[in-house]
Amino acid sequence: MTIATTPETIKVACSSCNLRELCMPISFGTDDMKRLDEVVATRHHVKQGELLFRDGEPFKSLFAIRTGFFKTSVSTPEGHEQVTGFQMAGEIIGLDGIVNDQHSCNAMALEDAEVCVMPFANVEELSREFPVLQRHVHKIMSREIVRENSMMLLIGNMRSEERLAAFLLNLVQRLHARGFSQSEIVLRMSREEIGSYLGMKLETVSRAFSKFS
Amino acid sequence: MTIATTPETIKVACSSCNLRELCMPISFGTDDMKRLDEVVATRHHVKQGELLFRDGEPFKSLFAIRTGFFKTSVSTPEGHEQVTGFQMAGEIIGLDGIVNDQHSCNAMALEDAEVCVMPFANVEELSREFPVLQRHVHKIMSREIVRENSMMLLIGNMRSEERLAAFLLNLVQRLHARGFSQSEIVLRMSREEIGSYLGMKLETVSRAFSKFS
DNA sequence: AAGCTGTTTTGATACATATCAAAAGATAAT
DNA sequence: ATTATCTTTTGATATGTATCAAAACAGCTT
Repeated sequence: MTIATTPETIKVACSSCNLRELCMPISFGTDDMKRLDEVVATRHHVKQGELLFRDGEPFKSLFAIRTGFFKTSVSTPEGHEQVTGFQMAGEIIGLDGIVNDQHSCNAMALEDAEVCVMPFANVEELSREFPVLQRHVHKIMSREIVRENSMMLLIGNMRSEERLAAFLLNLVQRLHARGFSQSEIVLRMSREEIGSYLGMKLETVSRAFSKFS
Repeated sequence: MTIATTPETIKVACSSCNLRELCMPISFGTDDMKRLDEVVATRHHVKQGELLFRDGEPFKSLFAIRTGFFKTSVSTPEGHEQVTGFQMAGEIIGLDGIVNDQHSCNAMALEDAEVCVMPFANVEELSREFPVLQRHVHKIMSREIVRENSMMLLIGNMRSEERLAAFLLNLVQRLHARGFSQSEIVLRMSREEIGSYLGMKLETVSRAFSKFS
């Protein structure tokens, strides 16, 4: 038996998603689990180089990354870009949009990607019903706050090589948690994007890489 | 008629707090308002230089600042401090503690201060009951994420004088929203703390100040 | 008021990273 | 294959900020 699907609007189940452990690490009974599937309305494909959302756009949904790799970034009025994060499978993006009902950064796919669209109204409604989901949402937001704290420490206090080392270490850990090799990693982002994330110029990133080998 | 109070454990009402507009800007009916008072269990005094909470401590409550001025900071293993924020009346601190049930930064009073203790269990329980409170909690967390995004932009892309200017501007705006003078502000933090926040050394902060006048 | 202690300012110099420039490598198109 | 385009590496130099040091200043204590 095969199931007919339309790729862009397929209704899929968290309960059978192999990323559940990362994305929604919640222990549910089977009944609860079915209700939980309601957080995800649809799935959405994003091609490499395309924006999932952009700064200023109305905020409607959070997105859970199923496959692919994203960067989020903000810009100065003069056009300088600051990458604020790199996100991979199982991670949630869009939290920045909640406070003003509009996104405050851009999210670009660094490779062909697929995301689960979670209308925030659904998230809030189900959070009221399931304390365990409520708690999970709070933790995801708190985790992002703590991550950004440590980024401030990184950019503000460390020298270029330390920043790159810390960045690579973090990347390896996250990739490893997803079953990728620990010894060899493929970087989806350019030297310039890494530099923007770490507060340094692309040449400095390149030099730091050279020193490591 | 006077009401007897013990300063450290006084039970007080958000509904009659003059900071409500900043801290809990929620429109309620009078019945809801009474229930909402339940988020705040007690008030707590913190003397200048004392820690409200420290890195590693178990997380139980969020704190709403009623009076006084705080700094939050994280540290490297080697002992380098990075100030992650300065907080004033009406602002909420402690959100970092949610993800691991323990605080991940230190919060120090830069002047004698008073905070409203909001046990997080209360916050979550009432959030389930009052969508408007739930929404508010989400916005507070999202606002912190957005603020830290812009701090990354600041530290990663701007030069020292621009950083200080942006910092002072932000401070003036927040103080003005609280009814303080726009033309003259008293800085509660040292050059070193400002420098730590902005990713620069105290001498550089001092030089930037000199250039402004 | 004098002395002590900690903070801020200012100066001289060192150093890390940015900037400018060009070569070397990739990737895609004709 | 060959050319064109973009990214990365490497080099030479410039610059902003850190570092080291000392003086000026402010707040306390006696």
